[in-house]
Amino acid sequence: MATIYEVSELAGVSLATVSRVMNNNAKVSEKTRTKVLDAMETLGYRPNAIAQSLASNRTNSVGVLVSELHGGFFGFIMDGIENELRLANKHIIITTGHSDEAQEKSAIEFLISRKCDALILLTDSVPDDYLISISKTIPTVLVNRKVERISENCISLNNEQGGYLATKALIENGHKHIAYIAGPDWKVDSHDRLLGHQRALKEHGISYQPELFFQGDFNEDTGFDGFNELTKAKLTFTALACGNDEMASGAMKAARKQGLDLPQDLSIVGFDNNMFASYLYPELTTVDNSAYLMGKMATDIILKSVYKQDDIAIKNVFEPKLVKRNSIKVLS
Amino acid sequence: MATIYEVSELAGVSLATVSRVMNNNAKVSEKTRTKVLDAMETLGYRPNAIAQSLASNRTNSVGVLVSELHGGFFGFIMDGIENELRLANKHIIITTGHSDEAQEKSAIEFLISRKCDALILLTDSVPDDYLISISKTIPTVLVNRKVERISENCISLNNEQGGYLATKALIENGHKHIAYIAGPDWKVDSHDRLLGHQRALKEHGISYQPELFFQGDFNEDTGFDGFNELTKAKLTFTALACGNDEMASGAMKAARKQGLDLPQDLSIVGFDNNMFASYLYPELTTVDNSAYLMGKMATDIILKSVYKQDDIAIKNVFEPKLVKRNSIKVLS
DNA sequence: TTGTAGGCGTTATCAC
DNA sequence: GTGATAACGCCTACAA
Repeated sequence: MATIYEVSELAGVSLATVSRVMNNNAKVSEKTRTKVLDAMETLGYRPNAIAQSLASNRTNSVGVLVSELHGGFFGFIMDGIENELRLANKHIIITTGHSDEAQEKSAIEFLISRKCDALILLTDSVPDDYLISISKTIPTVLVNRKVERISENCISLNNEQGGYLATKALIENGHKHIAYIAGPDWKVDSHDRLLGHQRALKEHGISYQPELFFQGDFNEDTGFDGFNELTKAKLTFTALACGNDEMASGAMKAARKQGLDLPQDLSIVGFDNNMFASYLYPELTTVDNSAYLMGKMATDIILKSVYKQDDIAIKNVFEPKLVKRNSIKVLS
Repeated sequence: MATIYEVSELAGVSLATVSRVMNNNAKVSEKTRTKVLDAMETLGYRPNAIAQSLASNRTNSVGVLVSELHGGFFGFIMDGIENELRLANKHIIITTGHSDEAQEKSAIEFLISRKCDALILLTDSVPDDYLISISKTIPTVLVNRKVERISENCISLNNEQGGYLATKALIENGHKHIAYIAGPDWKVDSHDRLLGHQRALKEHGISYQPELFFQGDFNEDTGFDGFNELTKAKLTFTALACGNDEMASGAMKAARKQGLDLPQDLSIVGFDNNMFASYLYPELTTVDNSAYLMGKMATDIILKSVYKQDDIAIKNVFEPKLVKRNSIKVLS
C-alpha cells in the first residue's frame, strides 16, 4: 500500500504538501494540488488512519457500549448514533457489556485504550463514581441513565410521563379497573413508569389497588405468569398496563390461553414501542421510547463538544409519545 | 496518560524490556518483570493501542459491514461475530451500507483505511469483481453471499433446503393446496427458497400452480397485499408459505381482516425465525436462518486464517432447521 | 506557498 | 536477559 512518501515523490513535492492537500487546512496552489491528487490517484493511495491518529492524537471514532447487539432498543440507539456519526465522517467502535459490571468495565477500558475521541455508554451495572471518573478522562455521554454530577451529558426518557400516558390512554377509553405488571423495581426506568401509572390513576380519582399489581422482570414470561396471577385475585379488571412490550406480549398470550378475546375482553398497553409491537395481535398500543432519537442526540452532544460542530441544539430528556394501535377497547 | 517510556524510567529498565513484559513474547527475568508490572500499576499505565497498531502493523480489529444496525438478522449476526471476537480479544468496527452500492463501497474503503486485520461483509449491492479484488488486499469473508472464486470465504444458508423444509412441513400436515408469497426474485436467497418450495411440491406429487404464487419484496405489506391478491384467484388453498417472516405476518393480518381464524382456516409458515416470530398470533412456525451461527463461523474463519488460532472447524454452508410452533393446522 | 525535521507511542532487529 | 535504535505513516511547528 502506497504511503504519503511515495505520493510526494511521484508528485515531486514534499511530504508536508501532500499532507496539506489531504487535510486541506493550509493554502496549496491549485497547480500542486492537482499534481498531488493525480499522484494519489495513480498510486491508489489511501491514508493510513492509524498513523494519522497517532500523529494527530485524534481517532475520529467514538466508542459505544451496549448490553447486547441484538434487540430493538439497542439496535435503534446504535442506528441513531451511526447515522449521525457517518454524516460527520466519524465512526463507531462497538463493545458489549452484557449487563455485567466486570465486562462493562473492561469494555470501557478497552475503548479508552483504543483512544476513542469520546464515549457513548449504555450501562446499568457500573457505579456512578466510576462513570464520573471516566468522564474526567474522556468526553462521555450516558444514554438511558442519569448521574447527577454529569447530568448535562446524560440522555434519558421521561419514563414517569410515559407510564402516565399509557395508563391515561386506558382511562380515557373508559377503563377504571386497571392492572399493572411492572419491570424490576431496582431499574429506575421501570420504577418511574410505575410512578407514572400511579399518578394517572390518582389524577383520575382511581385508587391504586395492590391486588392489581404484579412484579415482573421485563421478560415475556413474567408477563405471562403475571397475568395468570392477577386473574387469581378476587378483583377483576378490564385493562392491563405493562412495564414493557415483552411483558405485554406474555400477558396477551396468557389471556388468550384463558379464552379471552382481545381486545374485547381485555385492553392492554405496553411500553417501548418495540419492533414487534405492531406484529402482535391485536397490534399493541404502546409508548415510544425514542431510542433512535436518544442515540442521535447522544451523538450530537459529542459532535458539538468534541468535534466542535456548532449550531446543534441539545436536549437531555425526551418526552415519550403514545403510539395508538388496536389493543385498547373503548368502553362506553 | 503515562507512556511506555515513563514506565521504563520508573522501573529502571529500557523501553524494550517494558514492551517485552507487555507482550510476554521474550524471556524476561521474574525480578525485572515484577519491577515493570509495579511501575505500570502505580502509573496507571494503559498501552496505546493506536501506537501498537502502527508499529506492529496489526490492529486486532475486524471490520464489519451490515445493511442496518437494527433488525433481527443483522443483530444476531453481529452478536455471533462480537461474542466470538471478544473471546479472542479482538474487536469489531461496524459500518453500515444501507444496501446502497456507493455507501457499501465507501464503508469498505473506510474499513481498509482503518487497517482492520480482516473484513466480514454482508453485502448485496456490490459486484462480485469488487469483492474479489478486495479479498486480494485483505482477508475477507462474505456472509449470506456466494462468490465462486472465493467460495471458501463465503458463509451462507442453504436456502433451497429451507424452502423445502417449510413447504414439506405443510404437506406433512396434510395440506395439498399451498400458496406461496416470494421475496424479490433478484435476491438469490428468495429465489432459492422458492426453488425449495417447488421441489417439495414436486416430490410429493403436487403440481405447482402459478395462480397460487405472489411476488412480494420481503416487506410486511407485500405479505398483506399478496394474501389479498391470492384470495381473488379462483383457486383455493389451505396453507401459505412465505419467503420470510415479515410477509407471513402481513399475510396473517390480511387473513384475519378477511375474517379467517388462524390457524383453523389457514396454515402459514414463514422463513428466518425472526425475533418476532414467536410474538405473532398464532406463534409462527418458520425456518431458522442460523444468523448467530453464521456470524460466529465468519469470525472463526478469520480467527483461523488471520490470527492463527488452530483446531477450528470451518463449514461454509449452514443447513436450516424447521422451528415448529402453532401456525400449522393438522389436516385429517 | 512550500520544505525540513522532530515527534506521536510502540514494536522489532540488532548487538551486547 | 537486556538495551540501543531504527522503523511504522503521518502531522505540524518552524523556516525558507
